[in-house]
Amino acid sequence: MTLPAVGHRVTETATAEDRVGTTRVDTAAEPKYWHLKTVLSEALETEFTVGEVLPNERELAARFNVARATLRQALEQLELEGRLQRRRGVGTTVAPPRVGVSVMEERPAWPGADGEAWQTVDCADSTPLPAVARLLGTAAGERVHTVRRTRLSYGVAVAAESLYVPAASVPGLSSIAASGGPARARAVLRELNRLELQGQERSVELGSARADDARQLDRLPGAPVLVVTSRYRSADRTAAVAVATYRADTCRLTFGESGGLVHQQDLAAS
Amino acid sequence: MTLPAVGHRVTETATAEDRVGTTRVDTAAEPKYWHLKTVLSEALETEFTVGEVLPNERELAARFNVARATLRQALEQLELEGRLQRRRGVGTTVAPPRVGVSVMEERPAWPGADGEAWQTVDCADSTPLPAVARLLGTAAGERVHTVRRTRLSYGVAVAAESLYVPAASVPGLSSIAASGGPARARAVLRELNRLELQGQERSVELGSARADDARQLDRLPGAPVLVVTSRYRSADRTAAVAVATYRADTCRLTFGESGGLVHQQDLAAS
DNA sequence: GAGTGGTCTAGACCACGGT
DNA sequence: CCGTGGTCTAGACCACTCG
Repeated sequence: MTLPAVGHRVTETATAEDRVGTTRVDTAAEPKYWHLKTVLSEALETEFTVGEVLPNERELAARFNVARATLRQALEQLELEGRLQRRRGVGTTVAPPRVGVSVMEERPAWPGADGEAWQTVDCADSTPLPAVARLLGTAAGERVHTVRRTRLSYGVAVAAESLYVPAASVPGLSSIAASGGPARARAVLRELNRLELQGQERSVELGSARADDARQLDRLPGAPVLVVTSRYRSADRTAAVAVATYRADTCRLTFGESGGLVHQQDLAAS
Repeated sequence: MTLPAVGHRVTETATAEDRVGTTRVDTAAEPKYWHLKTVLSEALETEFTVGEVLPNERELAARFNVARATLRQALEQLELEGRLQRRRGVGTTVAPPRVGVSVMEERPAWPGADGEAWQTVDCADSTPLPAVARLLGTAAGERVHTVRRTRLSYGVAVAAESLYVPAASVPGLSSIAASGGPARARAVLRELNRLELQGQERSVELGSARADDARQLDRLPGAPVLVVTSRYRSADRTAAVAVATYRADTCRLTFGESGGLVHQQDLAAS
């Protein structure tokens, strides 16, 4: 089960290829890819450091005597768990531990309140999806202000958000300054912060990145994301709804006092 | 882009196969499986009802003129988004909307407090994983009480949890009643509830089900789960840590006042 | 036993990142 | 340009469920 080093070449200049080992994964009732994942997982902890690049897929597959598709199934799972990072044209690297991002502060607050973490991209009018319109209480097909924002963590984008604000929520908005750009986005947020915030509710679920979100997150379309839906209440109405998609591979969402909680990847153990 | 019905047989007794259509998915810059997913997604909303069983994979693949593996890639994504449910030996069915499960009540509370939703399975001594031990502040290798619980929603298991309680947190526990079963589990929870709860922190991340959790959730090992890690503080120490894995396909985790929030599957739109 | 989804293979070509 | 991961094919066999 452990990873015996390859017999030849055990000098101090052992390459990444050497350290992966060549343990066969036959003779197992469990699927090959599952066993393979376990073996690789242990190798990652023992023999590799964060950021290090693994041998390429064709080579790994040959080394473990499996088809490339089978190997990829194992890599996919490890990537889903945030242990690996794969980039086309570059290679597969060992991922750093997931970053904890706080998604629920002590006190409820309007988006854009403390100008923290989130970076406004732009603002446009759009007809929200029916599900969002239902939450907002607007008529189907009614256009609402839609502010796009990006959340950065240590310089990299970890989340993309669409904030939907019905015109009724921001009556003070000067319709003259309605150029579709970042200026209008700031105006909408400013008006929103004037309102009294009654409360907010959040939910988290698994989803896959839409094409535009994927681009913003530097991922391929369909990449797994954690979808955080927030509903902001004011004057007994829903004043705004935010749908934020967080990169599931790199993010750990924290609630309550954000503290150093367990990393999922440290919980590996079959 | 829409789904033209098959030319032949448009009687009122159209079968499921008919309603899937035969729209070709070539002539596309985007990947076939992505386009396929979109087409199927629309068909699910338009032509199918919850619980209905789809044509089998070989037939769908033939109908869309793609390899079965390609079709499966599309189905996989739809399942990840909670739109489909696949069971070996049975078939692929249209999944009901995700159920909202509350994972953070208004006021912090000890596990087992209101005997709600969670069902105690058993209790044993175990040496928690290093990451958990670090959170607990116990020595590596130290054995702690480990209560296994299951969360039911409408009769089906939606989450499996391991609650780790160091012996120091429950000094009043009579070591005589230390039979490894449910009785001890209840005793541990009872003692825990005697303590003053100072606060709790939670985090959510994506993971894949370990073999035992998968069994408890009626899923295959490796199935996507939302891992909720909770830390309970008392007397300026970490009194307990809970690691709960929720079925990502069927669950929507709610925070704050649990309300009818948006369903991710209603947010589909590329 | 028949039918389903799950696993696996051995190829091929494509899209992208860096050189 | 080359090497990488991403997509796709056309098969095969296995594990499971159910009648």
